[in-house]
Amino acid sequence: MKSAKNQAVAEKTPLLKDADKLVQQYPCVPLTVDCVIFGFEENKLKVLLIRSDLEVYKGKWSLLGDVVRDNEELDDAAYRVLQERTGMSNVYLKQVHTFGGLQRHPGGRVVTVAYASLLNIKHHELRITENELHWHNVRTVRDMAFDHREIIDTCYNWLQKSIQEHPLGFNLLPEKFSLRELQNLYEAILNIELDRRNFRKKFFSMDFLVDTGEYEADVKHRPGKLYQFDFGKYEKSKRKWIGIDF
Amino acid sequence: MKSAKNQAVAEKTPLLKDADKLVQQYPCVPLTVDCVIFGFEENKLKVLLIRSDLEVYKGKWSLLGDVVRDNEELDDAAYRVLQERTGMSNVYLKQVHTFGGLQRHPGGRVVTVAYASLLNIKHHELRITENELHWHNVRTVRDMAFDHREIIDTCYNWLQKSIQEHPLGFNLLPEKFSLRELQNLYEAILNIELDRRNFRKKFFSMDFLVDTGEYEADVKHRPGKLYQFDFGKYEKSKRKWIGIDF
DNA sequence: GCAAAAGTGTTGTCCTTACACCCATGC
DNA sequence: GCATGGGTGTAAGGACAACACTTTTGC
Repeated sequence: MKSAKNQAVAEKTPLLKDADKLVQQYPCVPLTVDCVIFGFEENKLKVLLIRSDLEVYKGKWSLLGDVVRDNEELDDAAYRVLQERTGMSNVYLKQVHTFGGLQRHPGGRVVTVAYASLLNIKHHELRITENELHWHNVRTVRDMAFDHREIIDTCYNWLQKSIQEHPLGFNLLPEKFSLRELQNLYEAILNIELDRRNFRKKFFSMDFLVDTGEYEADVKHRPGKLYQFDFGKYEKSKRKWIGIDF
Repeated sequence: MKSAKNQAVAEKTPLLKDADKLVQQYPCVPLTVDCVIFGFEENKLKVLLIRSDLEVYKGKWSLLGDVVRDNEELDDAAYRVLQERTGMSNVYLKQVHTFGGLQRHPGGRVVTVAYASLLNIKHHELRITENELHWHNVRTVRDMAFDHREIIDTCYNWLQKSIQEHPLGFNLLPEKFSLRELQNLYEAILNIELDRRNFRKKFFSMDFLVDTGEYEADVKHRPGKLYQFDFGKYEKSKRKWIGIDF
């Protein structure tokens, strides 16, 4: 079988003149994007979900997704879903993985490209009426439609890894935040406890936090200072990380 | 525009009974996989390419790819390409990124899922007649068809990162290798020079290298010891890496 | 003045880096 | 015996982990 194929290819294959015709012969699959929209609230990492509108998944929760349109870039499709669902642009968005399992959609094969996006919950007023759109605890939410639990897990793993290597977490916080909020965020995402003093030392030594001179309000204890992350300074001083470590 | 949509959705939408019909309405795109097959030879990181068989890309180099068939899992499609082109199974293979640019294929929109695979060049006897299949230097190869230069760059970045976190490099080496070969591999992939003594210390302290008792042959200097990587021991002692570092 | 969390420094350990000399083999 | 690369040890510096007390505010 294999040798027959080799023989065929070994003969001088003529070049294909008509790329269009070639592509028209290809099998086609429906393609969607799904956005795993992470948020942070009440010291918990949350994910934004709606009720599935498929009968077979009645009562199950679903990621925000849509078909990729003809003549639409993948990233653009994901940004469109975000815009339509949250009204937000300028959101951190990253392609994470593509899921193509044959049985993942009850209506036949549908391949989906999963994007993770991080947004500040405070900037987004939910319109609850739309399919019960609301925030769920990432680690505990069950009863998911499709393979969406697997997609969330993959994106959550990606997030855990990424916030240790890049300053992504700030996209989940208000523009001005206390160090306690920042630490709560890392503890929630990594699901570990961190030493407060060492955590502060670590972030101050990076030297990307700007003291705003402002303080927390409405807390019933000594208010903490509020900081901003200096993205500009970070971009300029990005260092290449070299360190074999496994 | 948006508010009109919101109104529509706000009304109690009935659940969709027929998932099949829904999916049949979706637009379809041709889907392919492309394999970025890395190898290591003459202390250079190589990538396996063929001549494109499209007239518009006459003389250009192309990744090994193929259409994803109906009823074929994405990973299976990538393994099939590997098997057909190199005769090898049991190869390291990983989905890296999906490319969906509207202009990436001259025959119309084609979305491709890029996989990186690592294989030991010595295990693979090239059949040169097939579209001039052969190895190219990763960093210097030009004249690529489609967006394949970009795909290679993305996979190369992925590889640089991954070999520092996981013991992937061993998939590019013979089963038994000297420490010099291992170091050459890391230097070639990371494009840096490493201190020989510290490199040895690092790997010995990990304690995953097994001394085979054998030595290099056919070298015109003192022969080095040959080692094997203990994948079993590594799997057992995988540690979770926690360390904020950006 | 009491509760609650903010803010701060030191010490020991480990990891990384930089660096120089002897050893085994082929020719 | 000489050229080539294999093999080893040590010391200094930097990062990280562990740990306790004082300060500020609300009540």
